[in-house]
Amino acid sequence: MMRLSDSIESFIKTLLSQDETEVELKRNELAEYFGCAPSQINYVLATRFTLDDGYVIESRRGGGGYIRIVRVVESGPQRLSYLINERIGSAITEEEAGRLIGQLAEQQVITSQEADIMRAAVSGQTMAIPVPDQMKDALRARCMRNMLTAVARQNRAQPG
Amino acid sequence: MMRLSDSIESFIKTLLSQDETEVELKRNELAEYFGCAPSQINYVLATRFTLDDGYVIESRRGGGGYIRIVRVVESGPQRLSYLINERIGSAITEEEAGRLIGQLAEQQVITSQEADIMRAAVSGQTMAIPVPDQMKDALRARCMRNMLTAVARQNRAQPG
DNA sequence: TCGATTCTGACTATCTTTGACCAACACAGT
DNA sequence: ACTGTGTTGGTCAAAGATAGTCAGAATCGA
Repeated sequence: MMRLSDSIESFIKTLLSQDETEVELKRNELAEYFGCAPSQINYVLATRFTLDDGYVIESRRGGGGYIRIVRVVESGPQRLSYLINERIGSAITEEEAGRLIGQLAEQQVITSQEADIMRAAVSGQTMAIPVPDQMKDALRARCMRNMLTAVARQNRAQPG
Repeated sequence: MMRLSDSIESFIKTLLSQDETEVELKRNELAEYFGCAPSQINYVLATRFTLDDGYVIESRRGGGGYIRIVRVVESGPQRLSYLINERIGSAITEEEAGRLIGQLAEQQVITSQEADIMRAAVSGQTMAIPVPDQMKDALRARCMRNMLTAVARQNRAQPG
């Protein structure tokens, strides 16, 4: 018998394959549909719809809340998971970040204006806080990762 | 199923988009129109029409009372200069930064993609370091200023 | 059997909506 | 002018509506 998580996973992927690059759902409704605890939905999202898998999750609480799952492009030399895991990792210097940004601009993954903004974001001037350089490099890595995720988020994967 | 607040927000924005820079309304009438508590109107104004969002609210009680919503109209360079030199200051929260960024995107000073990148850069996830919130807000302020300065430079380089 | 994976439930965080009570303003009567 | 009354809008705290987290129980697979 198929696992619950697998059922939920394929259910969501079916929704996503129907010509849609994103799908919005209600956590409680989905949980009720599958007769499981709402937190089960979070488990599925956390284990099968990660960034490395090529998905970005957005959500909102409160009345009219939702969970949105967006499928992003996850192939080619500028693959997100590659950039984040291999190129950026848990820490990155300003120089390395600058090179990476330059390459992305050159490959036209981002515009030169976006590149300027990203360089400004991770510049030494921004990171002027009294913590070890190590921590600044970790901070810069998270900043880069989040910005690249935003770029990927704009770059939807076509179904198929 | 749209949120009531969202409906009210878009209703007001529709009124404002018709070449109008300001709109005047009666709180009780609007509340009755949407079948909600009058204070719901205040909630919408407080959460979606703040100064950082680019709106000024004026109102008057008593007979003939009203609520006036004025959209701030400033040129891109003016707005950037104000944000960089006055509004951001030495510290800014994620929420405040998000509003400023959203406003710039709406005024087409930056693209929505650039807005997404900037939001990612100053997100709480980026700022996940073991320092007081105060310091994160200061870091965020420097990041914002640097990014906006980059945008201002671009505008100066090729206006239009 | 044992570690990894899956699932659940209690508790938490966030966003929205409402209602009771408060404050300000206009106007009519004095 | 002064005061009383009705007409607005403002505030705030509580209730309602969602989603998130995390530790531990249950289950699976080697």
